[in-house]
Amino acid sequence: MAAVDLSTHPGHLARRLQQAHYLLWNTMVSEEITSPQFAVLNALVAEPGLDQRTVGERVGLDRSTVAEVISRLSRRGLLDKVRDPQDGRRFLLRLTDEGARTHRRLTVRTARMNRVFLAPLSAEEQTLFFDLVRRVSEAAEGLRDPAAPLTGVEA
Amino acid sequence: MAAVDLSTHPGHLARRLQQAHYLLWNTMVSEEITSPQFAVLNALVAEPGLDQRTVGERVGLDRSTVAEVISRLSRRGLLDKVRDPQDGRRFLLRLTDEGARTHRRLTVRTARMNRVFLAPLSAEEQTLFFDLVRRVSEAAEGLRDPAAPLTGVEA
DNA sequence: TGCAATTAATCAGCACACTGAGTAGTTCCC
DNA sequence: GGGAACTACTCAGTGTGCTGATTAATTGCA
Repeated sequence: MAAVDLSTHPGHLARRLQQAHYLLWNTMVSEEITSPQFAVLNALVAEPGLDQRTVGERVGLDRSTVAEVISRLSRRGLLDKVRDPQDGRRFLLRLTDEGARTHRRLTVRTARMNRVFLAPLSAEEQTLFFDLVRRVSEAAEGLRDPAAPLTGVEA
Repeated sequence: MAAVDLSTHPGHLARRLQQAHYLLWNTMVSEEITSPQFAVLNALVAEPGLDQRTVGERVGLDRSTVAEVISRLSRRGLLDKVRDPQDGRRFLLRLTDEGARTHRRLTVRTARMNRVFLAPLSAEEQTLFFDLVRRVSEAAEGLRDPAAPLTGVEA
């Protein structure tokens, strides 16, 4: 008797939005390469030679997840992992030719998919969509652990 | 040299948004019960006696995922699973008292969390946020497999 | 009646995603 | 130079989320 309307819950909507995107990605972009994998390839096109941790930072994946994604890409020969001679803890990552080719091919398709995904919105609404979603995400990320100057808030 | 700006990719933003939500949920709502688990509890508060498949439909989870979520909730004694005497394929699901109590408790907390999550937006922007996100998700879901009357579109 | 199609649930397999604990390098500072 | 603190990565464990194949029960039709 006290059930809630989940369509007024932004978190629920976020999950549904991501599901919808996953589906469209599979249909229009690739069944082999996932969206997070593409994000990693893209980060390495922008900055070849990054280490795992930094790649994760760039695309928003934690240490464990980024490790798995990278091991898959590496297994498929899309990137190379080399110990940093300067710092033996790090692995330096670099796309192979095949990896760069894959990134180029998918870039075209993702652009097409993004157009379809956002088609229900007008140009102004699309701008607004980005603005609103970005502001909400960034604010929530900012609540992480900012040395918590005001921990008494949650009372 | 042909890297893309992921912050203009709605799918990437959707993932980040969900991550941000996950984080806030863990902090402000519960470390035991996840957001999808709450969605299932909520569906059963609204309609006690649903079967697995229908619950999945209500909250947007596929058959496999809903089975796992339900088995966890059942293991923790939050819901009961009984064979439908009318149709031996189905399991009818019903919250236990403990499940109903948990749902009540979390309802208060999710409301509080939603306020914090959306705090960066004004009231009008919040309305707009829901509207835009919902329209995009629903349009993409509609692209699923609608007997595909115009399959030539993706040329 | 009796078999074919449908349907609810399960299972195996893969991928993302987070936490906490452990390992192996590096840095810093005495 | 040597130990403490820090840092990159790995590993184990849990949970969400999807697909394709299988199993079991029901339905529907010849």
